[in-house]
Amino acid sequence: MAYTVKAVSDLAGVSIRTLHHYDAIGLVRPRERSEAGYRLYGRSDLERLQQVLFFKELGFGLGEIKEILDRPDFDRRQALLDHRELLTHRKDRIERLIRAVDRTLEGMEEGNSVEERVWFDGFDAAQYEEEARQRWGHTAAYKESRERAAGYGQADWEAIGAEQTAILREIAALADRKPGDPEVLAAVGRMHRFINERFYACSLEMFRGLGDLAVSDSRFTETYEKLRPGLAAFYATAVAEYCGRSRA
Amino acid sequence: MAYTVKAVSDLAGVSIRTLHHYDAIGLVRPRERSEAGYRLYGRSDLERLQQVLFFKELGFGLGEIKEILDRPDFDRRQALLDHRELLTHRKDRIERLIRAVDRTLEGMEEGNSVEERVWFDGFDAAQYEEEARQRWGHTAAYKESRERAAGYGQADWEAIGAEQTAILREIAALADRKPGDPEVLAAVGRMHRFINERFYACSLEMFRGLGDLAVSDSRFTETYEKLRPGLAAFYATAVAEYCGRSRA
DNA sequence: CTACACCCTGACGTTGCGTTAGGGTCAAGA
DNA sequence: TCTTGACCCTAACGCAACGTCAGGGTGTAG
Repeated sequence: MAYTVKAVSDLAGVSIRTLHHYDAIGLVRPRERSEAGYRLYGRSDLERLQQVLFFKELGFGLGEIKEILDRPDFDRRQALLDHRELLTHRKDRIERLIRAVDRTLEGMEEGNSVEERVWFDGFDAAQYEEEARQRWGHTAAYKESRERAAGYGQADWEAIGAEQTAILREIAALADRKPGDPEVLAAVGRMHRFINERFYACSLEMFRGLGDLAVSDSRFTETYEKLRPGLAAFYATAVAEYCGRSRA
Repeated sequence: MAYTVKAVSDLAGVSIRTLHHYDAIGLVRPRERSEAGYRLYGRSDLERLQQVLFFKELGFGLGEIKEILDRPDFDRRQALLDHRELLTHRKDRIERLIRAVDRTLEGMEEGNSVEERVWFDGFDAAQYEEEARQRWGHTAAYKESRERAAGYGQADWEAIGAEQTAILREIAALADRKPGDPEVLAAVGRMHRFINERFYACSLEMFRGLGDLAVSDSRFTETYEKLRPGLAAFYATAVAEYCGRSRA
């Protein structure tokens, strides 16, 4: 009727140390101790442990689990709903990462070194500088960006639209700042992270030419209106613009 | 041309403390220090930081990243391939978790308390004890388990088949052990975790009646052959068998 | 000359245990 | 009865990847 740590460990598939830990923090305590001080778990302790493992499996922290189990008035439903959202986010993120890895691997298959392809894949500075010169014609890279963007659904695009608008307004508002202004750096950083998050796990553009960065007019918003359908290409182009201007 | 910690922090979207940390462990070091000891990062440092963030984004640890970046002979392709697999596993796991949460929430919608439904959903002891008595007729629960299992594809089933066979052999081999034998406990634990992993994020059955658990014959394998198509139901039933026998 | 924003180096806190270290306990076998 | 060997205990440091003070210097704009 009473289980030792080893038995519980085998049954539940958790380490003895873990049981010690749960005991120490008061999460799962053995019903009693033997004369020699051995932990003796009863069935209700095992059930509690199982509940703990359930919530842990769902990704809750031990502190939260304690809350959930100790306070019967806790809103479990809301907690689960919140958690579902969190899991969905994680899933989306992982899916993006997988796509990023795939693209990286594809680039390697094509015979280019990781250094040449990974960092610049889809955002190759030289390439986009050319395109900037040509006033963003319907190039291959433009198409590629569109294809990448094509994976998004209606709702995605609405959210992205809102986000980008906010960022662009911010940048436009900084049009008269000096090169290297902290706020400009921060805004460009945000834009870059936005690109990364939405279109690629990572890109190096952010660091290209930013040393001499200046925003001298608000061509961003014009550009934005023109290129709205090809959002990714626009951002890449905008970055190339920055780089080109800073070097000219 | 030289960036202070704040500028880099803004650009890259990482905290200053993080930069300190990367410096301390030698992952990203500033090109130089000012007279006053200020960290001054150059462009190549920023590129390195960006590479670090790329791999970090993919979930690599800082130690691994150091390996990757410092040793040019490192097999990046293999690392990426390995990582792709890891990400896929994570994704699958999260998808299972989401389904588990959904089932839990459904159970709550139906008016049952979390305690009543969550822990026993699909593996209700009382229910399965009944079924065990009826020699596993085509009950609702049986059907429900089949439906759950229906979500698996061909390859899944093959892997599951191999796994279950191994576990069943193990249990069969322990047919003459005494109640509470550690190896029996461990084997039952494995079986339970197998159920959890494949069919539900968690279930409590594992702990039901195990106190007096004994394996007295090898009816598992018979049962196995009979019920192969309804694997989940079989496991649930087998557990109920255990419980029923131990109480009879 | 004084704010005030920015920089530095410790150094402890966090989460969830893993991992020795040093030392009792208990049932079985010689 | 003594000795294995498998278990049990507590204490305490270690790890990842930083967050978060604490205490104190720097640099520049007004």
